[in-house]
Amino acid sequence: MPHRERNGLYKTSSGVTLSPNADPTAAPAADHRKGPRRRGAELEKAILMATLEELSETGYAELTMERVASRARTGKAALYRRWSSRAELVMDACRSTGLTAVEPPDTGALRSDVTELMRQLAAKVASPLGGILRGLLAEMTRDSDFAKLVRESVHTVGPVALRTVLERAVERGEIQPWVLDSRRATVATDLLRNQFLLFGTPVSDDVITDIVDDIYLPLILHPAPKRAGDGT
Amino acid sequence: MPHRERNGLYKTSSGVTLSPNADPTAAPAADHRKGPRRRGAELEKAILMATLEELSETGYAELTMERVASRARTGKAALYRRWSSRAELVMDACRSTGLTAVEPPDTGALRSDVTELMRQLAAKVASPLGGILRGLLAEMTRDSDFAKLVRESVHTVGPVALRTVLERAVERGEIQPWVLDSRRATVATDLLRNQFLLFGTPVSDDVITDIVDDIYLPLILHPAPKRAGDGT
Amino acid sequence: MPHRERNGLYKTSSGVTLSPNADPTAAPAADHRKGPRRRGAELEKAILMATLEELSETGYAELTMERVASRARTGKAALYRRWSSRAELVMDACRSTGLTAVEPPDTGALRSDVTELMRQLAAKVASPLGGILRGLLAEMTRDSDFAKLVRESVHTVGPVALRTVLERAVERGEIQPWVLDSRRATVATDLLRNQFLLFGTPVSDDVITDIVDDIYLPLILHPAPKRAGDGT
Amino acid sequence: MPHRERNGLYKTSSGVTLSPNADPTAAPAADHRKGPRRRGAELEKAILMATLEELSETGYAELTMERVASRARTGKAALYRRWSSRAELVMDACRSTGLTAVEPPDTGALRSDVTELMRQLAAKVASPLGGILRGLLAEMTRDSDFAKLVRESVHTVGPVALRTVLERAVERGEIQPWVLDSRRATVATDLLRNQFLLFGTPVSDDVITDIVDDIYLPLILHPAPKRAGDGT
DNA sequence: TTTTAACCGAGACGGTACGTCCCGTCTTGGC
DNA sequence: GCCAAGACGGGACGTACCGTCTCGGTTAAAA
Repeated sequence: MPHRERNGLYKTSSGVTLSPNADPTAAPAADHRKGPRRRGAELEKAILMATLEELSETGYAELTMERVASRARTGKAALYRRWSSRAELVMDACRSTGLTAVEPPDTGALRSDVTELMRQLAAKVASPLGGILRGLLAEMTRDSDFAKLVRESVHTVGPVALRTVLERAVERGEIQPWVLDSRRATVATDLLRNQFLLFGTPVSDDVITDIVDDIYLPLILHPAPKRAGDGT
Repeated sequence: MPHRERNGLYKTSSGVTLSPNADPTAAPAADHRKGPRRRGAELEKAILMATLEELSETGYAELTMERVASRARTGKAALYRRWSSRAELVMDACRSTGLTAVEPPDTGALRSDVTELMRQLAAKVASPLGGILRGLLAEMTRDSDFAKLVRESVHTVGPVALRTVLERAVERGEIQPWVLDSRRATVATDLLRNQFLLFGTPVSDDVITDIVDDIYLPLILHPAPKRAGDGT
Repeated sequence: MPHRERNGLYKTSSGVTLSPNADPTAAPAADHRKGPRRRGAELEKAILMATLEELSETGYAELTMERVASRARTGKAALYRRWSSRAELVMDACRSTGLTAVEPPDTGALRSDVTELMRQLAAKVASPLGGILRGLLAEMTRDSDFAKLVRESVHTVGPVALRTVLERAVERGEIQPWVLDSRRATVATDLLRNQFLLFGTPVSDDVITDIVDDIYLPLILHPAPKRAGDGT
Repeated sequence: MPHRERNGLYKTSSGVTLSPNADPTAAPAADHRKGPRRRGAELEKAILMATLEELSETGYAELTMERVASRARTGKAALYRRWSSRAELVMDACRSTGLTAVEPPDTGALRSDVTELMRQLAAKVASPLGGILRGLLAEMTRDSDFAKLVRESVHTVGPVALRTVLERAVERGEIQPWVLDSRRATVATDLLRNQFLLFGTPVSDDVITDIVDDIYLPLILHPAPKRAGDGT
């Protein structure tokens, strides 16, 4: 009978030929089976690695649990045991690497610090991270716990480093302390994010300069009175 | 040879009963289609309607071509003939209604105009439109033509109305003309969009007031010199 | 991180309620599946049963994988995992029952044996099996492996039983042993098959008698010299 | 809007660019539009030609009305107006050519005549005609009118020529007249057909010789008494 | 040390949707 | 009128994944 490997229950391991590399002379090199079976943290790391590889090759939209499992040489159950969805797996994978980390620049001046930081962020989102970001934002509607997670992750990509930059500026006396906790503080990264989401990558240096010099710095350096208009 | 009436008129039906629905009062019993087969614009409208219904019931993420076709009582091919993907269909459906249209308010003062506009926009994205917006943004990476389309659609939701509001403010002398074409002009809607994407709906009035009074109006009413910092 | 119980036992369910149907008396309300998920041989049997039902209701030509899967309450993938085509599925279904089996008659005389056998075969092909046979023969061109399978199946419907009949006749001395392996041995079933394929069912008793008495028996009882003509 | 050619009703011919070869300098050679539109017999001939081409390229099983129409540069309606099904179209196409015609050989001796005829037939079914035959036989169950048509077509491929051969043999005195209308007359072609359907093509010369010398000629040259056995 | 229970790898399972092809009918212009 | 073209409503195709479940194996901790 063609096509079928009928013999009871499709048993792939018939006792004898169990090991895929039964031949002891064959190179077991590329195989993960270097002795004990992977568990816990080791397995988890392998999965996250596979996830990142898939992400960089096919992007967030085409990533499937099936391929990740296969690439990590494990079963889908091992994934679902740890992450309840594609989105959470991916988010975790991003965090596990320094993918989202940005080193706050320290050039000694606010303007150059901010500009440099924005350039770094622009470079980040031009990498596969950009598509991932889009995907995660799209799935935020799912449930509020997940939304919170994404928010915190995204908020880590820029604002945290930006705060460090601002704090140094406060120490230098360039800006006043209240700026730190005002809505104005994140305007630069907010606008950058908006620019990326609407216009895609790459974000040009001109745009960055524009945002920084024409909008951000005026807002935090020479703050106009908080209530500009006083009525309707 | 069966079936053929060669050298004749090939008439398969006897002249009178040719039209399946010659008499509109006749019983449409066995067939669910009341009139003639829908085509072109009529069919298209039915499909877009079905799309909107699906969108409001299950949202963008769960919308499938299969269900839309079924709801519109047509075949999937009729959809794919017109739109090459779910995203384009949905985008078209949104445009076909006034779903994305916003009436620019005209209260006689810039601040109240802007605030009112922002409230309208916030209400928009709190509707199913919010989820759709997320979905479309996520798929912008697909190809640049599609990205452009989305961009233009999204840019219509707020900025166009905002421009009208600003133009009236210029006429009233509240702001200076150059603001219209500066990056500052869209900061309000940009920040609102960012707020919605990061924190979801509903966007509270406090946030809107904050953006308008603390960021937007200062930027366009009492503009600081364009280059705030003078060097690195 | 939601969902994960890291550094623990990953237990998603609390030991007791693990099995979704631990108690057979419990209400299987929301689920249509009564017991555990079917697998292997059990599922296969259910599919073959569904196939036979479809065959008898709609015939080979109208049988679709879709309906078979639906009737067997499984997915199409479960079919394609086992059979690469409709034809192989159907062939297997036929074999799984005694559909193609014929009991060689034993009346004590060659002529009545053969006649009876031919009647049985004629009855077989008058059942749904007839249409199936046509369908399978038509698809034999596909590939030679499949062709071989069909050939063997078809060859089992008659010739095997016929051989038994002939062997008994040899023992009784009615015919000579060499007939068994000559082309003449299968002439009866060959002509019956041809009759069925060309003229359809039912094959009348007259035709059977004609074939047996006027062609088959003369050939094997009183064999003329092998080379009748002696030249061109 | 990408993908769509929206503009009313998908009108492909916008009045101006109607003619596919508007450029009068372009070679209209390969085009069928050499003036007036084809009608009646001319069109029919073109369709049958297209059918034959499709048959020889893809075979009966893969032939579709859609492709035939496209190849004949006409619409599907033109086909359905003339033939109610694929099978009838194909059958007609076969008849329209001499595809099924066999010239009865006339070598002066029965044995060589029959052998030669069998060889010709074997060659026929080794051509695309073989697959067509299988397909048509499979569809004979559809309705009895169609079955009759197929039967007559198939019966023309061999038996008619065979009869001519037999009649000449009667004239020469090689066989007796009653053979002509006996079931024995067609045994040769019946067995050949069976051989082809079961074992496919090509049918070897050995098989043909076997059938002719060991079965057919003995039956018609030295006929044994009609009733071999005398009762059960 | 021996059990024992969780975990691993693999992949079948029931299901949904995909995007394509073709069916046979129907409509629209143009000739 | 028929012809060419192709849209229409519908059904099935074979594939890809989904998230769950089952099946032998390890493998590490409990006894």
